[in-house]
Parts: sequence; structure tokens; C-alpha cells
Amino acid sequence: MTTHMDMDNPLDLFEGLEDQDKAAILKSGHTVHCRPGQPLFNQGDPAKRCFMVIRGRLKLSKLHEQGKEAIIRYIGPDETTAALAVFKGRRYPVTARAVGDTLVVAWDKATMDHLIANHPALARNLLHMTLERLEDIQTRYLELRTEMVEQRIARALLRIMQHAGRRTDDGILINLPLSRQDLADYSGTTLYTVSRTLSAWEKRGWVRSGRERIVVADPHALVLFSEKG
Amino acid sequence: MTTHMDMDNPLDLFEGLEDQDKAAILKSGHTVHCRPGQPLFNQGDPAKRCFMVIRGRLKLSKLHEQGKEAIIRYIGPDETTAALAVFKGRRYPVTARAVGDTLVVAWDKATMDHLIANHPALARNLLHMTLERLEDIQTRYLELRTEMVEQRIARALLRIMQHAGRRTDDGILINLPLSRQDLADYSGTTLYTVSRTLSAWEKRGWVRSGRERIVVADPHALVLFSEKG
DNA sequence: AATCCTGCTTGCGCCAGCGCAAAGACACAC
DNA sequence: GTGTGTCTTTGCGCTGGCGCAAGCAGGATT
Repeated sequence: MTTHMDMDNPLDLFEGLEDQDKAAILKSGHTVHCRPGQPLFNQGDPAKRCFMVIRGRLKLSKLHEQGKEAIIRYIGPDETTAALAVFKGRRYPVTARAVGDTLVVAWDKATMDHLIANHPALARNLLHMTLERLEDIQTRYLELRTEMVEQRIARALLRIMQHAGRRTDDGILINLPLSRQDLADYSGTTLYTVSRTLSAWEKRGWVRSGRERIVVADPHALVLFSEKG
Repeated sequence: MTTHMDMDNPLDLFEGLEDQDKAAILKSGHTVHCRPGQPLFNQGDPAKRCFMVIRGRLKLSKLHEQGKEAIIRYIGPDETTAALAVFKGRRYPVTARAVGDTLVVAWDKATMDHLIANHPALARNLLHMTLERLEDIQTRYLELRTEMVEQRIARALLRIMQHAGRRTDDGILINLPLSRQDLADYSGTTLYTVSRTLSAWEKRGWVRSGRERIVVADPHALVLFSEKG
């Protein structure tokens, strides 16, 4: 009987639903297992199913012709993706790949339609989650237009840190394999510039980094830098 | 009794509703009149009301510190804005200004909550409209990252043309006052670059332009250019 | 017709950051 | 331990496009 209707900002698909409903909804989907790097769905494919991550993480990216790629966002445990695309019966607007070993639940359109009809809170929560993402991408759109590249890298790193950071003795570890190329695709620059920037930050003691691994040693300095340049 | 339930892509808040419901919903709001350039709401203000344009046009833009501005989209007749922000009781993430003389209907949060509870189709339509906008801004985000500036100006002009174009003898007239600065804010560049680019296109016979006024003489050429550079 | 205001054009110099190239570092397999 | 492939670093040269400055254009006001 535990509900969370008092929360203002459900980031959760199941906010405001009874535990038993939640369990039933989860059971009505199929679980899918993805190995690291494996695509769950590809941009342009018909959106047959939507997903919720149980364990692991998905990387949503959008491809441009000639191989340029923008990372739209990461999807972690309890977060959903493609909900709207499948709801509307469209094509996936992005590609989703597993980052590390990932377990997801999948629902097809018919099931989703049925679930939404029976649980009005689901539609409400989808609206809320979508608003969140719309505002996020609009903000990043503005930043991409306005800010210098090092500032954008700082913001990207902080966003990923908030989403997938883990406290350690050295600082906050980005708890997913994150290459220089990934960070470049997330912040709108190139592999080379990210590498040079991280080197500079390492000299200042703000971060410590290795192969696909970054530890933010001084988050405060990074926040200041991301705000004022 | 005219319904449009057969349409797959409602861009309309009232898709799937009876005319009488539509009329009642419209009557439950307040009409607001905006003079050219007047702000309807400002980024950061508490989102008390949401809006639908009856006549005229709104410009949604997002401001960065030190005055840089990105135009997120234009909102024309029958289109809505701030629906999600008010639904969630947040602050407006953008600023809306009237372009030309504009008439809108406004609903406050209580009314919206009531309407959505009584008309499930409204929530569905909001989801669909929001998906549309999310995909649009994601696409533009990728383009901003990937494409050369002239290509982006071409895309921006074509998008505005599709939204607010009017056939004339000379070509397709952009039927709203559109300055070089506006086009720059929409395409992610500067006033100067837009001006230079339009001059070049004018020499090639693709457009004819004057003060806050653009006619696309050769849309096909512009489409080709926007796709291949 | 003169003035003003706002928007538009264009020459010019400058620089942030891109991307090649080449070398180094690390992870894993055999 | 040795190899192989991927990821990272860094020097270097180049350029797209930004933004100042100065002047032009055209609509509105007096």
C-alpha cells in the first residue's frame, strides 16, 4: 500500500501506483538482456516496444550521415525510454546501446495501450518524465549555442556524474565506461579537445582519469567553471 | 459530431474530442490579447497558466546570461504552449513573446487539471504534441553539432517556411516579421553570418529579402542545399 | 524634406577549436 | 612475455565564422 503521491517530481514511471499494480505491470513485460555495446534498438526502426532499465545502463544517441553522433542521454535503472515513440507508433528517433551488461523490461504497443487505459497515473507520469527531458535537451541546445567548448565539457561531465557518480576516497567516480569520444559526443566537441581539456584539468587537480574512466576530484571547482567559464 | 479519431498524428490539442467539448473547453479559458513584441510570459516565472494561440504567433526563446538567445520554436494558431509546465506546476523554461498582434486562450492549472481529468484525450494529445517537440529539438540539437552554419540557416528558413509560409507569385513568403537576428537565433549563428548568407543566396536567385521580410524563391534549391551542404 | 530609428550590409582581422599524424599507454588474449 | 587492438595524448597548421566598425537603406514622425 506504499504510495508516493506526495512527491512532486516523479521521475519514476510508477509514481502514485500501488506496489501490486507495479508488480503486475512489470510482469506484463518481457525481460531482455543486452551485452555491453549491443544495440537494443536502432534509430529509424519501427518503434514496436518500449523499455525500462532494471540493471545496467543504456546510451541513447542520434546519428547524422557520415557517422557523426550526438549522445542524447543515458538511461539508468528505473528509467524508461521509447515510451512515447511506441505510444505513438512511430520510428525510434535515436539508437539505444547497452553500456556494460544491461537488463531491461520491454512492453509492446498493445500492452502499453492497455496499461495506460487501466492506469491513468502512467500517462501522467509519462508526461512528467517527458517534460523533464524536453527541458533538459532545450537547455543543452542553448548551452551548445552559447558556451565555450571547455564549459560544455564541464557541464557534460557534471551531468553524467549526477546520473552515474559514486563517492570514493579520491572523489566521485563516473561509474560507467566513458571514453573521450563519448564525452565529446555528449558535449558537442571532438575527441582531441576532450583529451586536451581533461589533461589540463588533471594538472589543476580537478579530475583524475584513465582509459574510459574518470574520477572528479574537485566537483566544486568544476561547477564554478561550468557556470562562469 | 465531427471527430478526427482516424488521424494518426494529432498536432491538435482537441483531436478526438467532440465539437461541443471543444467549445466548452475553449470557453473555460480566458482570452488574452498581446501587442507585437509583448511578452506573454517570461522564462523563470512560476507557470500559472498555459496557452493556445487563436490568431497571430508566439516566439518561444530561451535566454542565456549576457543576452544570448536561442529561439526554440514559433507557436501558431491552434498550437499550445506551456501545457506541460503548468501541468507540473513548474516555472516557464522559456520566454514567449507575441510576433505581430496575437490572441491566445489561457487556462490556469486548476482548470487544466479539471479538464484533463474529464477528457482523457487531452492527456493523450499533450503526450503526442510533446513527443513531436522533443523529436524536433533533438534533431536540431544534432544538426547544430554537426552541420555547417549555412546549412543550418537553410534548415531554419525551411522550417519557418513550412510553419508560416504563404504562396505568392514570387515564391513562398515568410508571413511574419523575421529579422536577421531572429534567423540567427533560430539557426545558432550570428546576425552577420545570416546577412552574408542571405546576400549570397539572393545572388543565386534562391531568395529575395528585405527588412524583416524574406521570400523563398527557389525552395527546391534550398532543400537540396540543406541536405547535402 | 529633413530627421531619426532601427535594421541590414560588408570589409577585415582574429582565434577557438578542429583534425591529421604519430607516438604512447593500457587491457586482454594466447 | 609477446602480440594486438583500442584508447589516449600532444604537436602543429589551418580555417570557419565571429564580431567590430563603418556605412547604407527604408519606414515612420515631425
